[in-house]
Amino acid sequence: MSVYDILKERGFIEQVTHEKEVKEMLENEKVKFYIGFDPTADSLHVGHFIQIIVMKHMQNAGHIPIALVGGGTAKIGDPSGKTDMRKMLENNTLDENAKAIGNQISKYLVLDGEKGILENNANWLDNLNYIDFLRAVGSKFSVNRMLEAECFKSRMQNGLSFLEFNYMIMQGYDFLELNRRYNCKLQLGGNDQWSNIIAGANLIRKSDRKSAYGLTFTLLTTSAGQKMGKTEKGALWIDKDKTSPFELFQYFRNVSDVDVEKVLKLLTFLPLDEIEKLVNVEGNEINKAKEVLAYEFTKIVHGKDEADKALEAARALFGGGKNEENIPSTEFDSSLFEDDGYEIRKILVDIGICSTFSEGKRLIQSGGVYLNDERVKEFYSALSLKDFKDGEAMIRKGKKVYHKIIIKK
RNA sequence: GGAGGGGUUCCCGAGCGGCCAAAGGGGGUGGACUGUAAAUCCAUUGUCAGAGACUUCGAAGGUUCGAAUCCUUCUCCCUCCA
Repeated sequence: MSVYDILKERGFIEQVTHEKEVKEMLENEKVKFYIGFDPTADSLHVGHFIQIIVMKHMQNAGHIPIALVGGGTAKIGDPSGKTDMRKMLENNTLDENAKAIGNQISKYLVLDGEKGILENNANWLDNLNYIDFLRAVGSKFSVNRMLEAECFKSRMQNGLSFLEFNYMIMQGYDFLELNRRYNCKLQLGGNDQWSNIIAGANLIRKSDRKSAYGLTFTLLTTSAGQKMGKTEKGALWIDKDKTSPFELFQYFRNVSDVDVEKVLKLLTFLPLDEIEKLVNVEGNEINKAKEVLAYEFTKIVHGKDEADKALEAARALFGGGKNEENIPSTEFDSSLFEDDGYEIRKILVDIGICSTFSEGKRLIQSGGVYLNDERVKEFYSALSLKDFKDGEAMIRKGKKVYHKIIIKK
């Protein structure tokens, strides 16, 4: 079975420029393809990860991925799917981000220059000569056409700067450049990248009279149509210092029933018949599938050790297990808890469960905070030494968020 | 460059001198119900404080006892004209 069929079967594929040709190409040759990642933050998040999974599928099938970090394009800002112009980032931040993201991607794919390649489009975009560029590339684009593009639609009302208007051209040029440098013939991306991808493929046809193809994948959304991987704190990051493996695990442990099958197919490598078995169950049996999903995905992102720990921690908290070692925790100096103790709403802020005291207070008042499984009644309640057992106390927010308070030895 | 219309709290969107920390919806969070699901219902959603204070309505000034609401300048966006 070809990768194309695998991707199709698992529900990745959304749009293809030339289905027949792409399919044949993937069946008959080693194809160099690329996916771009703009370094708008110092880590990738779950929404990006689906692209990495795709690249792995492709690499496993013997194709050669080019992971393109958009150090150049990020200076422009992709208007796709945005209603407002993005904040402009400083050049040095972008450089650091680009480095961090390059490192992350390298953890998941072989990018040795042979089986896979890591590139940065700043290498060719930064020093473009405006006039030369306009003559060579700008002449190949029709503004009329561009204005029709889906990715600009939402911006026709809210305003689109010329800077951002050029994003499509830059991305198109990337494809041309990669085609020339590496003979890259295929660009993949999320479905929001469709316009940008065809821009590149068309540019290659027009400039060099060569064929190039594009293929887009479904975006990771919930059944409600919202982007998956967003939490109240923001994105779910791949960097474990930004989002702990336990948090990542819990997020997927808690996806809606209707999304489980889709996400298992997209974010894990489990065979389809196995997924089938997990999902075709009655009522709360589906929880097993969710656990598998959470475990498998955490394993892919953070490795087996971290996944095991997260699984154990989750079972300890929700399944009556014993091993509570891996639950998120924070150490405090014992002197804080002497006498009247230390106010719980302040602890909530310290351990990052709330961002302000007011929020902590509200949370307690609405009955959402528990100390050692007992609901905290007063918003000014404090945590004092008598609440600790073996130097530990458990704070819980709502039903699912646990945090251990440990006395520093 | 000219004419007109706008920038409101996480988002959309009312308000157009006091009753406005600002309607309504969305989203978030908590509670009830459950299966660590969905749906539903209730509460909550600026900060700090044992209920009173402090900072918000693009920015800076001004008028007024009092401004998100009026005036001035600046800035950004939209529409039409050039």
